[in-house]
Amino acid sequence: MKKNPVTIKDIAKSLNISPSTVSRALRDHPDISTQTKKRVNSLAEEMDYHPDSIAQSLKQRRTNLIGVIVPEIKHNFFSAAISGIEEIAYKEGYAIIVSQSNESYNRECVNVRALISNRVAGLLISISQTTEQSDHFKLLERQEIPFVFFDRVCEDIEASKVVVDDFDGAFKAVEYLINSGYKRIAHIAGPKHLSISQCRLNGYLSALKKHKISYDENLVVYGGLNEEDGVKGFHRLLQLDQLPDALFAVNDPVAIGAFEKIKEHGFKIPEDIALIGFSNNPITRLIEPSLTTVSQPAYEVGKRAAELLIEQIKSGENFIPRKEVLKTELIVRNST
Amino acid sequence: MKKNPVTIKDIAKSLNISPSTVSRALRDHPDISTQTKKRVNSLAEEMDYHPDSIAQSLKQRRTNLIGVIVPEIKHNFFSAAISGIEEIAYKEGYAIIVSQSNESYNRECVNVRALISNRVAGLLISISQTTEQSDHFKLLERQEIPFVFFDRVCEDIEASKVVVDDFDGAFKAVEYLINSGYKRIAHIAGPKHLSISQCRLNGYLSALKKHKISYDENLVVYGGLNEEDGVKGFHRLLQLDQLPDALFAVNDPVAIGAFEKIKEHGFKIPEDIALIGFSNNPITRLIEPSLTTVSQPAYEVGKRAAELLIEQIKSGENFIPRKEVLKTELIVRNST
DNA sequence: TATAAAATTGCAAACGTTTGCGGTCTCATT
DNA sequence: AATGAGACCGCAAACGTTTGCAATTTTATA
Repeated sequence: MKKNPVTIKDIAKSLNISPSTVSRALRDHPDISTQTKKRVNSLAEEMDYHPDSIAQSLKQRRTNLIGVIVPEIKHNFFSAAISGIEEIAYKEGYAIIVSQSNESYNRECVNVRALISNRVAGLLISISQTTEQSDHFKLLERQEIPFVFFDRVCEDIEASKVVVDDFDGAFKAVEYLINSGYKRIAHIAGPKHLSISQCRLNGYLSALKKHKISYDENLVVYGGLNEEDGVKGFHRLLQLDQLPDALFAVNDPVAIGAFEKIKEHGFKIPEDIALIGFSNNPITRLIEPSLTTVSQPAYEVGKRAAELLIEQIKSGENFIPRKEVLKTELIVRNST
Repeated sequence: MKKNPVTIKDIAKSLNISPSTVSRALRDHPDISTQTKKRVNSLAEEMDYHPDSIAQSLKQRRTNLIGVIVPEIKHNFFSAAISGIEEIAYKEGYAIIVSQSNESYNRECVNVRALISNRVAGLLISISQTTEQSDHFKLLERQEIPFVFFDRVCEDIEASKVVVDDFDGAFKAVEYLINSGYKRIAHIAGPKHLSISQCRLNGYLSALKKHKISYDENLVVYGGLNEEDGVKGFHRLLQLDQLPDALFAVNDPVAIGAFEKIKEHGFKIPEDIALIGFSNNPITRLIEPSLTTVSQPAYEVGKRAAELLIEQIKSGENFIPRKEVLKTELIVRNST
């Protein structure tokens, strides 16, 4: 027979005092004598008492839970970000509920609802590739639940956002290619409606413009954010009469997908075609040739987003959403 | 002023019926007329009602939360496992609370307590490198909270466990090296008290024994589970009069640490020294030469552990702990 | 038409806490 | 001896649900 967890009442009964006194003793309330406090605390220890957060949450109408929604946990960027989030949350006394959308809009909605039901104190969200509406976030606004977007943000919602400087990162990457003498620079872009894709594409375009290289629309192909999209993207570029001499991929997985196909086709990197990615996944340092990429401080993004959220939770209604842009850095390696 | 979430009472008042009726209507109780059900449900929708899991949990004395404790989320193996856990949990209507021990025994204890306080329905645990006691797990036993270990298990606690066949994986790896003609096979082992380290070491020893290769204790060095430990381990082996001709590392990060140092010192892989890892991290496929390793189905481990836990949660007290051993597979690549 | 049975709803208690308010007791001060 | 001030503690209500039971209404049967 399942034994019920020991409660404040059990302690009270054992000690012949009232639950209120026990409660106060445990929370070190000045009204309670040190005598009683000692007795209560030692008995609590002895009886394996653990305060029931559920009951506390109900009473105080707030939980110590922070909800996190990411597309896929196993992606390097997100697991590092979650790591950062957990770190801050732990320090501030929160626990995190993690859920993944699997890049599905529907599941994202379901997750938002589930987290609302769990009465999370706030949410940290990185939206899925297929999310083009924002009704579920409007819901959060109506319920006045604080939330912060990170990395993959939703532009038409007014909320705090933590991103990296995608535009600048892309710009620096492409400019570096230009300065290195590459002329025909292709770009495998991400989903059109995702802001990170747009920013990186714009960075690419701006760099070309600044250096007076005319934009050739055939050199930009669109796809998703995974390795297979890099494969597909490169195949599309292969159809061209003339191969590009450099390739800027929207992120590292895509770059690596292209990387493998490039080598399979017998092209040399960077002699035949230079390659540059985005994120600085650990893997990019180790492949041969090592991949030039743009570092994106995933762990920091998570930490910063969590800090911002907690600040907002604490400050209540009068909080003005902020957008924070973390620096990116070009990591030059041997693929360029 | 923060608006309170709408409750069953609010709906009841609006409709001039009792909270009980609303509750029953929402849960589709047969006692309630379809008429009323319709009215309740549409108003609930309209008012953005979301059931309060906190209150439900308190009343029913059980939550829909599963606690997860891992050493570090950002490690590939664990993020993949968490991904699997979340997948099953989602399907079964549970949410997961993720916390990391950062390889610290103390923090692991704190996390266990926090999760007990959050009244999780069960826990999934992979212990830290520094955990050599088990008092905090005894606590779980006393409270009769179901929990399952995965990957890094605690042998002296009777609980379900999901692991991969570390012994067999190591055995196959080393036997493969032997059959390939390598004679002096070194092993960079993990922390001595971790079962995965022991199993892999035993696999190594057994393979040597079977093939009548005498065990040279100088060829086994101990360390942690990270890249830096691979670096250190290889440096220790460098001190030997004669270098080993093959190296079996306790896991991929360690292998990769060694990998880099081996190349830095100008040795060729596999000509001068063969190298073999453990886990089949995505990265191992892409480095040059690609790394022979033992695949370890992280995602499956997570799924299976979650399934086992949920089964135990459902079955109540009369559940006999099981140990499940998932198959490993030798992935032969170019480093051997 | 009376009565039983079935359908529908409401009352109230409970889950484990927290907390405002009031009560009792002990002492020191007039 | 009367008063007041602290010190310490308990009562009871509340948080949002669920649920056994009783109460009420409707419908079917005799």
